[in-house]
Amino acid sequence: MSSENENGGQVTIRHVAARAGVALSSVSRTLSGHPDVSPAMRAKVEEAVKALGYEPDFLAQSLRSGTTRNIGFIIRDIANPLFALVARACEQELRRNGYSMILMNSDGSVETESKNLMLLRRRRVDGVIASLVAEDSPYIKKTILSLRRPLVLLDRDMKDLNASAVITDHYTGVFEATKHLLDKGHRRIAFVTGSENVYTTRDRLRGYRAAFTAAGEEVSEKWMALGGFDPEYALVHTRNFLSKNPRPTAIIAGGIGSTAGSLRALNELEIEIGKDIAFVALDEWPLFDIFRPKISSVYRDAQAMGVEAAHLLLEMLNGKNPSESVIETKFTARTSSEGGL
Amino acid sequence: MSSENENGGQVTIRHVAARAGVALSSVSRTLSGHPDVSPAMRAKVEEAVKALGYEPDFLAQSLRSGTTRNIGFIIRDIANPLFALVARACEQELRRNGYSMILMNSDGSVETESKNLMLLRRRRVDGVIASLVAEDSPYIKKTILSLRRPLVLLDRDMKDLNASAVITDHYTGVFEATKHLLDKGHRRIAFVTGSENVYTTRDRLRGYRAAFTAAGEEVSEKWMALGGFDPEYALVHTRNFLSKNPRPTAIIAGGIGSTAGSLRALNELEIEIGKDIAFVALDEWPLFDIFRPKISSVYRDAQAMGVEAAHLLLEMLNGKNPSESVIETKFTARTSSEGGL
DNA sequence: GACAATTCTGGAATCGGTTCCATTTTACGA
DNA sequence: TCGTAAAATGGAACCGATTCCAGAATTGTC
Repeated sequence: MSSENENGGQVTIRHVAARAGVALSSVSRTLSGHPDVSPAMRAKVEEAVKALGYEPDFLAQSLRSGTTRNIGFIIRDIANPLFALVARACEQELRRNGYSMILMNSDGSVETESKNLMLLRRRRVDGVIASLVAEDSPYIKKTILSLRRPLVLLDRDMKDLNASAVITDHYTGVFEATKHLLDKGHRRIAFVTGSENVYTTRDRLRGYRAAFTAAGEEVSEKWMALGGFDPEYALVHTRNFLSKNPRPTAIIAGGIGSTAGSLRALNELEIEIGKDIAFVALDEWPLFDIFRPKISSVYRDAQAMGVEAAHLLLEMLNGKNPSESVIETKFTARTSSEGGL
Repeated sequence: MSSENENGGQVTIRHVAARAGVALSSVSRTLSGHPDVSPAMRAKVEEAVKALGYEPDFLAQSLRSGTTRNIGFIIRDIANPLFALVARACEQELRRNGYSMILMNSDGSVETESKNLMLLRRRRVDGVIASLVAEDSPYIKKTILSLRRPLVLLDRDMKDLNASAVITDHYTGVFEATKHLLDKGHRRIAFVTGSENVYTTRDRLRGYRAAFTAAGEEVSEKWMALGGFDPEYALVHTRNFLSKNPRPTAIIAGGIGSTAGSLRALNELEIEIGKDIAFVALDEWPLFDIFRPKISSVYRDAQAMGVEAAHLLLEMLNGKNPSESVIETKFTARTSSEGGL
């Protein structure tokens, strides 16, 4: 259990070799399961390992083998409940396969993200899983290319990167949600979410537009606020929409942060959700099904995203080519999308 | 930017030395800011570093220096919103100080936790921050002692471990919350939370009992369910309490998971919170202030916990002795603690 | 101009493993 | 019994850095 000898120093393979009275190369061979090891040797080495409580040093192994069994995981914000679920599932799956996860928050900043990537490269992680802040930063692109390690993107669509990706079929869910509102008679449906420099927004927007088109209605840019996933942005723009006359009869908030900000604005103005206005959230908070008002939402399985990301990365680490995995979305109408008309 | 040469191999200090036409020890000295370096040498080395895009390898530096600048972070579940906030703040603070965080979920299992600790030891992390599953496992205690690295405990009270700790003053908040309910006339106040093998529960229980005593009332074990922080446990036991006759007029749920489970039980049974029953949560979910019913709660600053944990660890890494940092709690009455009588 | 003190620099050892290569030992068939 | 192939083992190089030590170059002083 100890892995440290009585002098406080670390127990190394040399100590084991000395105690067993063999060469250290023999100890290494024995422990790494090399075939050319006699039973006598095995016995001697195992006795010494046990007696000294020897544990091989990951660091030294990594330096020699060139593989750290460390995976970098970069997201905007681990406190985002969706990302937290992704991270948990992903960490479990990686751990199960002998890898550890180095977690880094990018805080929504391209600069921090880029620094983090460079740090991960210096730390020689075997691979990276990332939810990038933006797809259109040439700087990030260059940094990523210099990684030269397997990469899995979360919900991003970037070519020439030789990366795998877990992408979400936002289109279907958002189409259904928008259609649901249009069917009820809503026409002024505000859409508050992050900017179009990420696939997430583009695919959601595609669903939103398609539903209008399918209903034979015009989409108006006027009711779109596509500027950021942070609650503050959604708060400000929801407030702004609600001060218009006529104001929107429904709001779709895209993403966890936007939902928080939008709900806060409605709360401030004491507009009752599901009665004075219809509301749909894209992505779910925990407890959505318990709290009142029950929030209508487009759901996706965050845990599956984490597991898939881990699998795609493990596949690449085993030499396979990059590939994509698609996560479904499902719209569920609850009480929050009632009223408003 | 690249750190790889045209052959795809890593650029090492040897390449730099060769290009600059100097010894590799001189390169090392130059880069590590050793005083005995001539301006001419500095210029040659810096040119070569720039030209080759050299970046020192963390792994090799770690092996040589014996310090990895990696910190292990072990919690039950990163998807717990409280832990997620702690983790985010902690990671930011560590990163700011040049450390990276290796995240591991213990999934509430002592065995997983212990395996994780052993893995962190093998990875030679410089320190560990942990929210242990239980305080009374001699096995964990032994594993921790064998770590021989600075350790910061989150909300745990364990002696003989030579660890720092961020502890929460649950007593005050829970006392206030319980007093609030007693003052309103509640006597059957159910308490659903994790088991007494963690400080968290013991300190909360102390506040709960003290409030009864202060009010001249008897505490009954009958209304306590102290068996686990998982939602499932709280669900089952809340259900059970509510099937009794007479049933509790108020419920205190301790912790994020317990709150989720308890709320789910109330939801199932269609008991209206804040009207049919009074409800108080210990620790907050995000959006507590927005959703209806507005949940009365005992709040603590999770971000501060993360920052404090990082600071305590950094202090120990700088050779200081272990110490403790206390986080306050504050009870806020909202609508959920109305009614029930 | 000579000598001592100081500043720089290069070589080698080291961190803790893995793996190649050469040598010794064993096993087996002729 | 001998020869050869296979199995087993030890020694040394290596992964990519840091640091000690010794020697070279420079500076300063008399």
